[in-house]
Amino acid sequence: MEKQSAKILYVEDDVNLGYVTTDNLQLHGYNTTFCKDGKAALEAFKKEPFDLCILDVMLPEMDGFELAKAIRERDKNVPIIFLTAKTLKEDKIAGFKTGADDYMTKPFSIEELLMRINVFLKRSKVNATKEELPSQFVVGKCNFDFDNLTLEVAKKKNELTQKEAELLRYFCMNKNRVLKRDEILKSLWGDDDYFMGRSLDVFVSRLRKYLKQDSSVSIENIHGVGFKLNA
Amino acid sequence: MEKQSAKILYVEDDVNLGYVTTDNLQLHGYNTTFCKDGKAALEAFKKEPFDLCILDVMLPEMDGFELAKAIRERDKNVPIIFLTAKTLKEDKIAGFKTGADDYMTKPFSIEELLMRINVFLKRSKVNATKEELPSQFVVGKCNFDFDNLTLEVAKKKNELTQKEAELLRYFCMNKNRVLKRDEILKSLWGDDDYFMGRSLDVFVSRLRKYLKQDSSVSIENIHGVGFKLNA
DNA sequence: TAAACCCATTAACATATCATTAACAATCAT
DNA sequence: ATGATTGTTAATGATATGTTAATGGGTTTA
Repeated sequence: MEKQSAKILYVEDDVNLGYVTTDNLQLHGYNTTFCKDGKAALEAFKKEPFDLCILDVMLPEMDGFELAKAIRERDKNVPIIFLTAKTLKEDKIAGFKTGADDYMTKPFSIEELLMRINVFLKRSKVNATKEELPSQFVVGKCNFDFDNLTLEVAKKKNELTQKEAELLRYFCMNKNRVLKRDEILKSLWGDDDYFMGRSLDVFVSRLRKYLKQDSSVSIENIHGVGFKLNA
Repeated sequence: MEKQSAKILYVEDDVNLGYVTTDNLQLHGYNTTFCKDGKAALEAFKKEPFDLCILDVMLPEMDGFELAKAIRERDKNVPIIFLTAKTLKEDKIAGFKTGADDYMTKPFSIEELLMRINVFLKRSKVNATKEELPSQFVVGKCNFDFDNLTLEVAKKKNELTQKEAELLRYFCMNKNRVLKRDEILKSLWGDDDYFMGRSLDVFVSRLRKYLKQDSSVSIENIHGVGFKLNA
């Protein structure tokens, strides 16, 4: 298996430090994109996926905390490391609360940064379902195209939203198996609280509405446990 | 749907700090095992698995680095966090090289520690759902699938509730052994009073109803003591 | 810049499930 | 016998789920 070099998004408004660090990262084999402000970083993130983000906190346009939140909304798994001069306990806590994975304070040693980068890349590689997930599914008499967000049930084409499609794909990949609520929520919502649970119920309700024309398919509730797609 | 609290191994030779921190961890819902030296910690780790380790570096008997290596040999995934007074860059690098995931320096804030613990538990939980735990039991002519809550008796599929399944699993894991009422109640109900006892009787009655098609299996009452699953 | 739109979330209320509790019968120990 | 324990079924009520509509943030369109 060819080892693709990891893509890192690095945001730092001190350009001197920024260039030095970027050089160092590239020297160590990381494909590094360097941005000088939060807005540019978010644009870069929207364009292409990254394997890891290193963010300064004090940034022009959009601060690092806001940026981290925006990144988390789009990708709940990508590791985020703060790298900042703000050493206060409160700042650290705030940083972690945005969904960050690590918080380093300046001045820092490049070796330590490399070590910490390595920790998270290693851990996310374990998960790496980077292998392309299937896009076409046939369930009962339904045709579901994940990439095109379409679900054909009894000749009728339905357009799904991204989240509806993600949930349906999760069911399709695990049909006829009991899926626990918290597993579903961890996988698709990234966390598990009361309101996310209710949100899941709403989505299940919508999927059932699409599927009700096909009597050979149903999403069954397992009380107190989760759901099962019967097909 | 009871969620199992994460088990943490915490090693610290300063007992005062150790007790305070252990208290704090337990207060936040972590099942914490506290050891005063490296040797004891390794013994504890050999006995039972942990979800996360927090290690001091300077320890009697066996230092934290050695301990980390020994733990890594047995489990290459469990998150390891160093928590130490050694602030030198070289020490940090050495720490990460043992396979550690994080390195915090004293003095530390408990909030930050909790945040960092949370980072790694959340990430390893995603992995955890991937490995399929065996949940299939064969008793007499019955097939019991705990995860899917199904019990097949003489070609007939029964759907169990979560609690029915938990009780049946408990019997299956201890078949042909007398189980005391209070043991069962402690394990599955978490406590033992009169009404829980009656509840247990109701569940035993239901399981017997499912199993009565299979004459090779029976749940026998041991008067005044408890029950035994004969198979 | 505002208006319109999309869509996930939250709220609100309706309904269903299932562990518990109750009630009574059967069995056991002494 | 008779009080305690267990077996069984049904009633109860807390909690989980089903469903539709309101909300509001973010994005696109006018």
